[in-house]
Amino acid sequence: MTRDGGGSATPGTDPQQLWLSPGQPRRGRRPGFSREAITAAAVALADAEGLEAVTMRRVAAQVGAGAMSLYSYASDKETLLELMVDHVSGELPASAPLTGDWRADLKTIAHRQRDLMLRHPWLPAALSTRRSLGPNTLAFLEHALAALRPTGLDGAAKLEIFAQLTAFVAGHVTYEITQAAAARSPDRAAAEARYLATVAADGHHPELAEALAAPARTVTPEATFTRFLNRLVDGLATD
Amino acid sequence: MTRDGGGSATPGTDPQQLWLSPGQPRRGRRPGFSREAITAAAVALADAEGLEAVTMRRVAAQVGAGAMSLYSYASDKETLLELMVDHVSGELPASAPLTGDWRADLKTIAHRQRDLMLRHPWLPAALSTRRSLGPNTLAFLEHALAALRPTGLDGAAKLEIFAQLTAFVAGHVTYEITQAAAARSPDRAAAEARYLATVAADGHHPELAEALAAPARTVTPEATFTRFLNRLVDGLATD
DNA sequence: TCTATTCTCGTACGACGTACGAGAATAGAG
DNA sequence: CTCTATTCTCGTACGTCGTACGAGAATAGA
Repeated sequence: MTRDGGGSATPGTDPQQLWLSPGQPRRGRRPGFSREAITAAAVALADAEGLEAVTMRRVAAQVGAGAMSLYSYASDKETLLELMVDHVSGELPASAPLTGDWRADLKTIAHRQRDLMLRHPWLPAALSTRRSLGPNTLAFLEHALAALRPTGLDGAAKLEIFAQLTAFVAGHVTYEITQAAAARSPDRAAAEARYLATVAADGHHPELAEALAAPARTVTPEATFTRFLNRLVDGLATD
Repeated sequence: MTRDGGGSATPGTDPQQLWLSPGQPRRGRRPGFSREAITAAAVALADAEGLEAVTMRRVAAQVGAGAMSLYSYASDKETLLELMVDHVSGELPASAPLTGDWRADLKTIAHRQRDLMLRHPWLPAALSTRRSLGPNTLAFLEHALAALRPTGLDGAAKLEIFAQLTAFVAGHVTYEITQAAAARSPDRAAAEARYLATVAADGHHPELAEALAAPARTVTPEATFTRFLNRLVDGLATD
């Protein structure tokens, strides 16, 4: 029997067993590691080498454990990924003061999410398939809901807005990262540009041709993000 | 030597070799399968059982080939996934008439993307890590750029808007699918609701408590999507 | 000291992506 | 026709993954 309590049908999906406090099983051999340390090691690994580097064996090695020991702390790899998401969500300031101007507060929140995702580039991908209901995630959700209180919207609407905002930020950061990666590997970018130029030259893609012919702009990604974010948030009416 | 021409450093990332027309290598044994058929089989598999069911062995079996035969048609699994993305993008009407009202046209485009993603629920996840530069994808991009012509924005701005719109739709569909899945497995949903109620009852999450206490609304996902889409698109100024 | 409990982790299994290379099929050259 | 170069097919095999299993080590209460 593992610490998470086995027996759930599909693994990694029972919030009770994962997040609820463990009580005190003060008996038997003392744990040699900790969920915290394991999660932190997994996060460090993902930060350094990407999500695909996060394997049970490598995380275990990083922490000085045998691979199978991890299963005493996370019943699953999926569970470990949820722990990672909640872990980094702890970096988000969840009790910062609110201005009362919900649009401004929402923009601040989005900027913090973006900063977090830039610090942990694997996070957008991890979030796209998964969501955490851990304490840090819920604390930040609570914060966002509080920011939305002045809108007077009902709960479901507020939850939707937060989900959409998060998805928007994740999408933008993914785009940012792609652009930055292209800038860092000029060979591939050049090959791609050459290919697109070929396509555009066939006459069937005039708009594409024109878009590619335009000189590269010198706007910072930050500014672009802010512009899109402002548009999105300002467009949110309280109808 | 495979049909794609080997030798590229990192696999699955050289658009030239993937999408450019193969010329005519009329010599040697005739191909027993086709890229089209293989891609279609992979898409069918993903539609039926999700992206994780798409393995080289299973796709090959589906098409009556040995696993290794696929590598004559796609040098990589990653390449096969790109082929899948472009394949389903072919379902998007890329030469539908435009009204000249770019906001309306953009909304139509987004609705079509949503329909596509609902038909192929694996698509948002596939797009989040990947992007295709295949003919169908580029045709639809061309269409979107044409729709944005009346804005007078420069090429980079139009490309960004399209990327953001796609990310927005993908985010929303992911959310929709999650909600629908929760509705289909009431056990898990109930367990989650119970857990959240527990958390909300601790007094530290008043906003969450209130949001969860609200009665479930009866708005269709479609209507929610339209509302968010309108807000986003109407918020897009041409500054 | 004994026993129940808890954690550790070596071994092993099945599934994955795919390198390798032997064989089958085809087209042009002689 | 034969010969050869080329192309496609796919069985075998390797390394890596997640993780089931279970034997052993450590601990707490009886």
